[in-house]
Amino acid sequence: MKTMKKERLSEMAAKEIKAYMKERHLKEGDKLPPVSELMETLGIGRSTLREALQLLESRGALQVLNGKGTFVKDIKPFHIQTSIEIDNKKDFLLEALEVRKALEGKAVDLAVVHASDTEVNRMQTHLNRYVEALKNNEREKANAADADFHQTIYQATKNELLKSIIDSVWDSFYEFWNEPFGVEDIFDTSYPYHETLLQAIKERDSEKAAAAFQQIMESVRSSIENI
Amino acid sequence: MKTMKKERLSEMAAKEIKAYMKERHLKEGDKLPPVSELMETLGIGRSTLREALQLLESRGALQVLNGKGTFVKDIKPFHIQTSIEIDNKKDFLLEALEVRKALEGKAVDLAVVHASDTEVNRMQTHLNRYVEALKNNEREKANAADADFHQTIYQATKNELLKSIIDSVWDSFYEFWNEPFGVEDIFDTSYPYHETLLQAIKERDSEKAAAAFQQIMESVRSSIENI
DNA sequence: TCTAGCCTTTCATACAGCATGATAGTATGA
DNA sequence: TCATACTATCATGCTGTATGAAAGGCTAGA
Repeated sequence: MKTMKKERLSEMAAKEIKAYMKERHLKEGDKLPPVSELMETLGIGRSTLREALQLLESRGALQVLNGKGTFVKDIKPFHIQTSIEIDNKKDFLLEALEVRKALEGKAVDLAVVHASDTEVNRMQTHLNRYVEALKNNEREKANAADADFHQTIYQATKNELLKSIIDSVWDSFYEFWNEPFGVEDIFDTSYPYHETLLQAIKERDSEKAAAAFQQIMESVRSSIENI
Repeated sequence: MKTMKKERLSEMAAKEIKAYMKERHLKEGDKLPPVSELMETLGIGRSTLREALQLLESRGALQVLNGKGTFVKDIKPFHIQTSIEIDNKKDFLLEALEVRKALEGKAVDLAVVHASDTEVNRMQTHLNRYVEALKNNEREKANAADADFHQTIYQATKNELLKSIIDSVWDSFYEFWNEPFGVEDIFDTSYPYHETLLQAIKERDSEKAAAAFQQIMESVRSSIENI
């Protein structure tokens, strides 16, 4: 005899809901039926259903908003939860920097190999936006463009796990980094290497890319040191 | 006025429970008070409490067993969830391998610099256990010793964030890897490089260490390819 | 003396009903 | 015209009740 059912009802319901989403090809932002309805169609009680929904929410697959409804958020294969407690900001940032070096260095390496032409073009676009914003002294825009630039690189690795981990390390990194530097500094110390990096990716030159990336990280390091 | 409470009650409760665990220095395997009791001490309803517990469970911090109680499982700051079934095991393992190369490569690099004498000795001990187990054809013991060996290296980096990320990547890696190879293969292809790696750490030779580590990863790669 | 069967205790699991609160759209009235 | 009040829709949260799983203890029959 096979192992009998032992799984919790809420987990079964979660799978059911996921199957439902897949079946109806629900995309990000789409709305799920209200709880009362799901309750009936799945034939389970409300608290059980809520547990199932919460399970999916904690995995980042759903987002449930009070008074509005339940919405599809994400269908990524990985979800990373962090609960990092830090006592020393600077130490944490330095630790995180080492991790970023490893992870993003690998990403650059993979991007050199796997980036498609479209992706390279997209990087160029973001980099142009970046330099434009720096020239106009628009800090917010510059940061956004920079993030997009890096995102595109990580996308180009074609490695979902790597990308997910980098994303969450970024999140915790920037949570504790209130960018202590002025635009001019970035323009001088960091921007030129971005340009070199992109060039290297275009030329599929992994050594050049690695060197440029190390320079970027070095400028971040000195920013941290000067906190 | 400050931002009023917007957080969900269940999340607040989850934090409260976590604080409770920390406060009482609960270790892995310890038992939490039963729901009925927690319900009262936290002053919340049962369904809310259940949601809080489930939240912690989905993070891997707790394990709740029907008819027995709620138990502390783990207090890791970094947790990777693989949301659905991975459709292609091999692809996932290859992706994870790239991440491991980046992360653990960095760890080896840091360990060469920061490992204390005690840590180096500990590595040696674990490695001895490892080879012993291999000789006696004891698969289980060999794996445990191997894990301990690597753990000690990551410990020696003195980088908590790096260590916790590596830990969770390991967890998801081994969840999908049912080690398809025999002990003899390991003895030939993988073990010698472990010895070289340790030598390199002892000699504080980062290049040699990096090379040995790459060899180990290479042997893992070919194991994966042959699945 | 041993042990299978039954009870009890301790817990989690699940359901149903009810009250509250958030959000958004719509109607009302000065 | 525009703010205010009403209302529908949905999630949030609490409680009473009952079901079910695990473990330990008790008792009767071999």
